[in-house]
Amino acid sequence: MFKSKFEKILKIRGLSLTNNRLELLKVFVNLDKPLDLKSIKLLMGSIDRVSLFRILLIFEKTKIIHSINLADGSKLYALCDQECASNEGVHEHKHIHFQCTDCDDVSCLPITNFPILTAPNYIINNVSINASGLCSECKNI
Amino acid sequence: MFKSKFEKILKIRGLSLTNNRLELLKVFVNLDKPLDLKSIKLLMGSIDRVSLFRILLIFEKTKIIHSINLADGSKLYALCDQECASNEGVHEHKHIHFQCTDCDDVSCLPITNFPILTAPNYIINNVSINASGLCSECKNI
DNA sequence: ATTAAATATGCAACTATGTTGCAATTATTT
DNA sequence: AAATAATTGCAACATAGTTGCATATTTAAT
Repeated sequence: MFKSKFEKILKIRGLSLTNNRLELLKVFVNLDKPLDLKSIKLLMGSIDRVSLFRILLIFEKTKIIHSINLADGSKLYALCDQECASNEGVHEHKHIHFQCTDCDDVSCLPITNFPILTAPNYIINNVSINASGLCSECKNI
Repeated sequence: MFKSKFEKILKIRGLSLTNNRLELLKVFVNLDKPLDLKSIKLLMGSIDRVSLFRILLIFEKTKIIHSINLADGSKLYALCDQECASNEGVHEHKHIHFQCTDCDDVSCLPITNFPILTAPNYIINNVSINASGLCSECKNI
């Protein structure tokens, strides 16, 4: 029996195959950019609110997606990359979420040297960085 | 006619003196640490929800306080320091909000060298950093 | 393929944050 | 002290998020 790549993604994580889950997964894979709840709802048609929240939750737990809380208070959901999925325990980012003030799109900054913070008398275990400005497309307009 | 320091803070910004505003201001000044809405409500007694939101809004606009959106999605309100209040236009932070994973308290990291980010093809105008770990008090316990 | 067990779904109801319009109250101005 | 301007509290609404429960769907076992 043939299995689509979507079905595989779910099966690998021990999740049962349901229409809602496949549909939501396709939304994330096909758009491949961070989405807010409103956009997800629009793209998902007539799914029940509660079911949607529950699937988002289980997708987060199984590291299919992760949520991003921007500095302006808005919340986005995005597919995990290899990095996200590989590390155990706490979901830790070594990338920086960037929002373009022109087109509003959120992406991950291609940064190699993640800054290391130190402060006297503090033990810093986790650093979360959000940036904004102009993305590569909008800066040339 | 004598004016308390609280009354002065409001008057300087052209805000009218009302019980609600004075009371909220005292909460912030006396506790002098970032507070979430739940704590503010508890400390404010029986103020109307809507009025509270409106005062928080006008306190933000006049830079008496600023709001902090942590990486975990929670939101805090905190008194502005000189830095916050002095710069024109956009409220920009050159400090880092730090949450202790032990006592949950949020404070500003005493950091002098705020990291400067660069990424090819991006124009980065604003950087917001949240960190967590152990604060100076909890690390010694 | 059918059935039983396990899981997912949708619904009702609830909590919390946040917003808007409006009438009544309180500050400020004259 | 009266008139004007601003603030307050209330009702009502919107969105995000949660819980319990009965129904429907998947999966596992026969």
